[in-house]
Amino acid sequence: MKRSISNLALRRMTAYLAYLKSLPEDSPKNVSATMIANALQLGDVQVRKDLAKIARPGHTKVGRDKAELIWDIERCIGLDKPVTAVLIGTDDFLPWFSHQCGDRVVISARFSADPISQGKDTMALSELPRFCRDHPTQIGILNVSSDMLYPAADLLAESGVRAIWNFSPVPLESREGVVIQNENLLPTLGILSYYALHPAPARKPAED
Amino acid sequence: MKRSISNLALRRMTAYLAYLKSLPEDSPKNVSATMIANALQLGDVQVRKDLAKIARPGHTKVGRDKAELIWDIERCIGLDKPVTAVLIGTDDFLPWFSHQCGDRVVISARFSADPISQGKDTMALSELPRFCRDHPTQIGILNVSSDMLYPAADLLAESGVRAIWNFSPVPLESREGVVIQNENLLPTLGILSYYALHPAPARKPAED
DNA sequence: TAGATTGTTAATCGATTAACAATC
DNA sequence: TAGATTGTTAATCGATTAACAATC
Repeated sequence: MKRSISNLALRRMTAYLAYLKSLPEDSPKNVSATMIANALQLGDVQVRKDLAKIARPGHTKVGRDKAELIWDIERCIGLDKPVTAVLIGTDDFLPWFSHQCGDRVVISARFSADPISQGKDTMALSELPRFCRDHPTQIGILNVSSDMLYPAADLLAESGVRAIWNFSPVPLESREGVVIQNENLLPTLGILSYYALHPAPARKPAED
Repeated sequence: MKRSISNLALRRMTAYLAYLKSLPEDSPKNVSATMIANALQLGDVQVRKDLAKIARPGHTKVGRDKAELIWDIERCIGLDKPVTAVLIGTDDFLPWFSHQCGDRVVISARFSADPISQGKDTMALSELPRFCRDHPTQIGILNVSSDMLYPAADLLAESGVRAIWNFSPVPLESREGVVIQNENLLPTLGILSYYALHPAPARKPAED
């Protein structure tokens, strides 16, 4: 039974990737798990285990080739080329989104259920299935009101999109065969508010 | 030794809160842990344990009074009144942020290191300590470039702000005595990209 | 060689779930 | 009463960490 990768591990992978890419051009050619672990405040064994799962083996006393490791991680999680996406709903998060994701995500079309916002650059929701048939779409990005959330998610699933990134204020519950990530600020606000209210814990209160 | 609440539990608390608030006015006066658990796809024992930690005891065969439970949760995590915050940096995430947080967060001032963007509604970073002395500030919201990240975080800490919400593209590593939450899209993109690439797992691939 | 690194196997830790007793 | 609920104690599960052997 092929061992799969946990979401926690996947999150760390992207952290490794971002760290490796942030290293200057003239930094040493090789990197060790210990170096990565120290930079990211993680355990070295954990980093080693993560890397062993998805990258080619390291070399004793040498570590891994930085460029090769970047390549291995990107290939594994599919970030070696831009991710294709469609957006359903409001684009108010888009400036910040682009600021964060840069050219890793290409939003190839925008859809809306609201006839008023439909126009040259926004299509009617009913056109989604046809569009996805013609254009390979990896991720559906949602930013809709609560009454449109499940209809929009269902339509994405029917159109063959199996990964949903939900920026709507209401979280989307999990559905069979579809991976969902909710970009919901309330839980995080709750954590920060809680610690702002209650005297700070002595030892690291977890950074989640 | 007073048992503290884990971040995972805190996240669930806000989910309970959002769910309870989403119930229609004319819904039953009482709610049970089982009902909440079913609505949020969680285990009923887990919900019961969470609620036992922070809310007044429930009543056998009756559950809890909905309004009282909302009140208890809000009081515990400090969301019974708006959270006060300052913003350092770019406000490109603000439309979406306001859309999500509504009136739960009040951003009382905006600061910038960039003299060009300073003006009527944006103060110089050097004014931050004085501002925080005069205005109680629970959370510092960051959205700055990587070179300004640690200076800004340090300045917040010096100004007595012990909770940081980081919307910058680069994550902030944990610091003694300060709670940090990074609003970083890359890890989530990684998860979605991974599952879009690899055939969907048979059973729920976790929703994080 | 000594030391920095790899990777693996066993132990620990924390969070979730199962089993159960109590009660209105 | 039976059943829906509460809460608690014990078991399970998964992820992290510790200990160790191997190697250049």
